[in-house]
Amino acid sequence: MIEEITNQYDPETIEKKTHEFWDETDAYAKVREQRKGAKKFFFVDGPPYTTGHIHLGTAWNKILKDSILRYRSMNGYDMIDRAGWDMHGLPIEVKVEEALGFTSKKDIEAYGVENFIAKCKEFALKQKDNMTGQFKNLGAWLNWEDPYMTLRDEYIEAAWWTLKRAYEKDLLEQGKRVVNWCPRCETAIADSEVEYADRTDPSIFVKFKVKDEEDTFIIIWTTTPWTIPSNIAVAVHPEFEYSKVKAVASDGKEEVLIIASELVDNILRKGRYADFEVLDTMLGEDLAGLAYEHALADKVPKQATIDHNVYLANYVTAENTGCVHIAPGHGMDDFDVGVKNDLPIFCPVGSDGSYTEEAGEYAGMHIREANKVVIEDLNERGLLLAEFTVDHRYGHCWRCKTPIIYLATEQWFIKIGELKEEMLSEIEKVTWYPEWAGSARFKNWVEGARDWCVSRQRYWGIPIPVWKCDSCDKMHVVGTRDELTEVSNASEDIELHRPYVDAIKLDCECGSKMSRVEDVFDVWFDSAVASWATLRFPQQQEDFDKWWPADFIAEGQDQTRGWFYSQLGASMVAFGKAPYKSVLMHGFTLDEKGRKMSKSLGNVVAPGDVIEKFGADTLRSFVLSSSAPWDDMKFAQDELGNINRTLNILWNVYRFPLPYMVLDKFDPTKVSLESVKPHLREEDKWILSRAQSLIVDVGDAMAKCTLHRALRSVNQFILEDLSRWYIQLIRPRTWVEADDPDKLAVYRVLYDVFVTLSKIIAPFMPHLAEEMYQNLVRNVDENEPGSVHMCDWPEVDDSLVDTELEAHMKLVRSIVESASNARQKVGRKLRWPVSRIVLSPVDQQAAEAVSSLKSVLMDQTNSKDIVLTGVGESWDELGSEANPNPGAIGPVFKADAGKVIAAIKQADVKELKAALASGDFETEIAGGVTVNITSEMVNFEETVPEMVASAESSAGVIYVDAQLSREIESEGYSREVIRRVQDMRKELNLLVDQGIKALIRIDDERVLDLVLDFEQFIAKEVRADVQVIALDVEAAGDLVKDWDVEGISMSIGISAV
RNA sequence: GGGCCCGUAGCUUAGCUAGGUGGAGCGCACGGCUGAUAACCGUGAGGUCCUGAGUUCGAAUCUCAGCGGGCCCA
Repeated sequence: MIEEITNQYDPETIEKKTHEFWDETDAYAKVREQRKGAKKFFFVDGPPYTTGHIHLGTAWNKILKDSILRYRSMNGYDMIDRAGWDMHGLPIEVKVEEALGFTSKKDIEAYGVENFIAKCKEFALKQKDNMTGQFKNLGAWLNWEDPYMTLRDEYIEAAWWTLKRAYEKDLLEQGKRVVNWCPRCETAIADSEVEYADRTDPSIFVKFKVKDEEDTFIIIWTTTPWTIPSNIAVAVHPEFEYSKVKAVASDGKEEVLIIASELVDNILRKGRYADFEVLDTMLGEDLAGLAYEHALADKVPKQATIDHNVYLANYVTAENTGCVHIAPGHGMDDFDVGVKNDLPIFCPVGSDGSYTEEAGEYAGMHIREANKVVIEDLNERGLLLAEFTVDHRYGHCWRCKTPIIYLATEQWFIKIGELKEEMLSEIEKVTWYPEWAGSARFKNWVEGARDWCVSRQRYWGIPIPVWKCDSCDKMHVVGTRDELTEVSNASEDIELHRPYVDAIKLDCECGSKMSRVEDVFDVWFDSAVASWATLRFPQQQEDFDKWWPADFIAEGQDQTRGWFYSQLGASMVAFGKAPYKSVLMHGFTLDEKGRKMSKSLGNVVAPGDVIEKFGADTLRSFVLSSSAPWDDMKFAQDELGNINRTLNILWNVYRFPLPYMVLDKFDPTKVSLESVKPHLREEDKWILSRAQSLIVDVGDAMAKCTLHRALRSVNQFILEDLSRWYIQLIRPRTWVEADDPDKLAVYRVLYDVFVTLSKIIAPFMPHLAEEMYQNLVRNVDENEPGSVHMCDWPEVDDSLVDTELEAHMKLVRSIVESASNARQKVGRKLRWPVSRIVLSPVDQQAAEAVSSLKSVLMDQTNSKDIVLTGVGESWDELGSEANPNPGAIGPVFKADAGKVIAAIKQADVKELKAALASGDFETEIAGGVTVNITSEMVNFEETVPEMVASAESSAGVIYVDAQLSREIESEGYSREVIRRVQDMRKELNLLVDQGIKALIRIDDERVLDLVLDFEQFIAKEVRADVQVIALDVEAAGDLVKDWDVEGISMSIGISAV
């Protein structure tokens, strides 16, 4: 049987109970099991990095996914939804290093790689468990039991297999490239791992001495003085104009400088020259080949052996000096210039950021200390034209925040360049939510993508499965564990991490041994293979053939360059097509001021705190409804309270009829909707229709991934349709005792609406939905599905849809609101009936709405009658007032104007109006003169009768007639009495069917007389078995109170009997 | 500096695709209801629709330029 529920919406209890219920009944597994064999839906979870705690953004992410998956499941999909975990990489290495007090790779080597990666693994697994609990608290249903983890050997095989494909397709390349390098972590890092932040650096202008020309210099600018020892060339733009300038220093010394013409003034001012004269101008292309001397050749012997010249490059901009310092070992553009012109790639900096022996006298010095030394050295040599500092955005290692440097190193690359065209055409085949996420943003990113550097010089990652011969350089790429054991003596149960695989040597054809290259994969390569790794490919082919590619993925906008990209790249390598069919890109979470949430701003909101305060369903409803998924979401605390309130209202609405249903032993299995159909009132049909419309609206929204619209429709339904309207309409019907078919009809309608609603909210507020469903459905019929999440998504019942009725009800609601407005104007509260409400309908539909829903209207406006005028006609009891228009009267009648105005005011309005409608009006003014009044001299205004107020509604103008009569006064005062007694019953906490004795003294004879007309009615309403209402009775009882009712004093005493 | 997105009442937002008198909720003020009651409902005040130009009879909506915020890149 249906049970009564708690007074207050208590999410903590509900959610705890629901989680226990899900656990005990193994609900998740059953839900998935039940759909086995149905139409397939393959979802791939973007693996969060195992940091140990979830934040609002990851919570939003999982809530979106969960809602969509629950909705899919209810719509009959068989799905794969393994949760995923990204568990390798630098962030965890850095954490472990911190815990162990390490500062460099040497510490790790000393500690032992085996020990180190064991710590990393332990850490990652522990954090995964912590986070799983946090995600579960959100009510997120993914396959948490059997997640994919990037650290598992089977996952590693998926990555190996993919790299082997790249090798076979000649898309794998080893080569020297300039990469972002973290000198602390001593590894290359991906473009996507570079975090830009403001930083102050030197800004220096340096003179490079031109060979064979006396006192002539070409001027360059740099913010990285430490790269000057590695300078190989200078680049100029071929089409810019450059000037040779004779510059005079303040001490009179003269020199010749080469600078882009438009920058001459600026540079000479910076160099504090006293005077200058332009000697010559030329195009950049004329400078090509110009030879100069390295500024520090005396300190870096290697430089003395290299030729230094000017080269042309189109990327040079007309900023600073227009001449760009080129160090091919330390810049991407520099490197390109170097390769193009066959320059030496000179890189005398080691992995830890210290100069190597090649740097001559700088050897051993760390580049961070080198800036000031180099500046000093340049200054000593008279080659420093000017020195400043600059505040600019500079790249930092995303984990340890060390400023990155660029180093030319040997790395492994995937040749994205060769795949780009195919990638772009695949993007178009994917469905993007929103559309521009793919067609604009992602496309744009892929168009600019470079070859993908997949190697890292670290420990905790998937080892790159490339073995190279120690002597002949022959290469072997291993694709699976089986292959590894075949080609080597590796044991079957070898763990595929460092250092274990490092120990494996392969035999080379040349008779020598092959060793693994020491690198591990960029972690982005790990997650890139998730869509097939989650299907346990390559260990098994069957699921891959059946399910791949993914039907759907959903991640934040930052993943455009991240997971959307890495997956597409890896998939093109492996299978030549996109690994996903549809992608939802969601926004970022911002604080209430619209700033991003970050630890440094201290504005981070922890999902756990929100759940503690408001519950997971409130958090879910909030993040889903507050903005479109792809817009950034401002996290406003007030709005959370608002959503919580909406859920509380739903709780109250759901709770409202339960005591009556329980009292009446209402059994929905015995009272079908069909059986109550003859007794359905218009409002019952209306709410049933509205519920059907809600199913349609939510379904439409889900089809477009506009979850915010789905939630807003739900909230609207709860607040407007259920709470503010339907419940108000049907309240009196539920109080009827006895077996009333009218009451039974309400029960059945409410029941159906609640059951439907529990299914509609199930994807979004899974706990509350379950709670309602268990009570309403499972308590009644054990044969129904065990969980609301096992139910099918409600189907629209066309026989219940009545759009005309919905439109009519809308108009009626508007009339009721306006009546309320008019009552306020005329000072008549709702408790007091009014004799009638008059509506002048704007159209036929409004008139029909009123006649078909007249009882609803009378009820809600507390009106004895509803009167309709003809469509577009005004009410015939309206008066009219003639207002003279002095502006028109004055110029015509001059001195008599005052008399004319008086005459108009005195005239019979109807007569005046009729006359002016067809022509002029003649009348006599004081003094006996007859005057001619024209229509522009009079404005007519409608007047409403005494005690009538009007208001506009969307159905037309309404008039509330609030004139009192004896009956109305009697009822009004009686209701005042009833309300007070009810209030006192409440105060005594009496049960609703508890009888009482009521003694009521009214200190006004007239009012007493009025109230006595309703004596029986009052006794019935307040369940008074004994009741005395009189002038002289002493109000006594368990509770006695004095009241002031509209200025009349009353004293009421009640007791339970 | 570039690409994409966002900017509407004190706050959160609808309306923008398809141009025609800007709607809600919260908060505030006033009022109502009192068998959902530590709940609920009504009314009111409150808008340079970020700014400026353009297209148009007409622009929150379309175009361009700028400003501010976000993501990404340089």
